[in-house]
Amino acid sequence: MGLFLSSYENRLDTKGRISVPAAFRSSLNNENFAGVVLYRSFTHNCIEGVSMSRMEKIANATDDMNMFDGELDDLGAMLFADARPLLFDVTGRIVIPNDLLKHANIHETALFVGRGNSFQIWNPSDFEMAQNKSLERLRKSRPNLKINK
Amino acid sequence: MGLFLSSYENRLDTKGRISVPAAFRSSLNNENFAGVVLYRSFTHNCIEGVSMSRMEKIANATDDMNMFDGELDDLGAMLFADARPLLFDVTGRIVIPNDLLKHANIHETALFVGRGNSFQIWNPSDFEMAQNKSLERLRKSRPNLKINK
DNA sequence: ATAAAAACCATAAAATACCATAAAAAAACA
DNA sequence: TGTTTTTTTATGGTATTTTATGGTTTTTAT
Repeated sequence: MGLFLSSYENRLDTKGRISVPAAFRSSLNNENFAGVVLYRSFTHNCIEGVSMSRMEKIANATDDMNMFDGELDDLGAMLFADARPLLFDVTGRIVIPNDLLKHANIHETALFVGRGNSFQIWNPSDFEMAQNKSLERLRKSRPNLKINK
Repeated sequence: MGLFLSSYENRLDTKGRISVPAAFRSSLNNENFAGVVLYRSFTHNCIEGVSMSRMEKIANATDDMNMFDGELDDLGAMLFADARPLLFDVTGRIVIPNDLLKHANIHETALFVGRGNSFQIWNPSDFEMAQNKSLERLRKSRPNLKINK
């Protein structure tokens, strides 16, 4: 499964259509579902995007765990209930539902932001502000990510 | 995975294309992606280069974690949003995006500098200055690198 | 019948593939 | 070891394809 990398700013047209960046589409396209799954971010005012196969993985991961685990139950309730499967049109566009647009404060343009195994859709200026805050926090905490093992 | 060693100075053409040194290409080529991932260095005015498989490792490291971990969230935000996957053309060239060139102050020529598991791309004269400063600091601090474990 | 959604058609700009060549490096050979 | 031949690499220019975006028509649901 290809990663979602880099950022792309695209326009919404009068009918609410927007192109999903071609670089992201290839990571999303899957034999049984030519599209993307979107849901409202739990932590930011933006939209989260994943492939259908990743949703299936999440479903399996929550499945393996304790059936009576209340936390996971909450997570499932939020995630799956909120998730919207959206098909591409022939040119690779989707129509983002209005409540998602509202949650992310998106109007004329939207920024698709790579996040590795997922991506986000932001109001471009909101994203810039959030990025600056992230950078500030990182400069203070100096995180230590161990990549090998 | 082969290491990135030595330095090579190459020219940019009018369209922004530049050859990735052949010695580096063999370390980058990967079964699903014949290219390189570039992003702006967090600490210097240069460009960082890594293989796609290294990015995948980082993605998996961030993936296992808690969905609500703030620090990892910040790190992912910075890294994946800025990372540019760039495919080689048949002769092993890439087109470096303009914002990256600007960040590294690169114009006609660029210096590819090996860094072991990654490499950097510099404005040649900027690199020389940075090297001199590094050397000065090393002479003062005399750090101790532990190689085994 | 009317509104909403989906399918279809068109196009400029940007990205990428293709072709060609000189310089440099490596290999073969005397 | 020095010389010739072959291969690889870096670099330049042109042609083709892809992408994002806009508009129109057809279908579906109410």
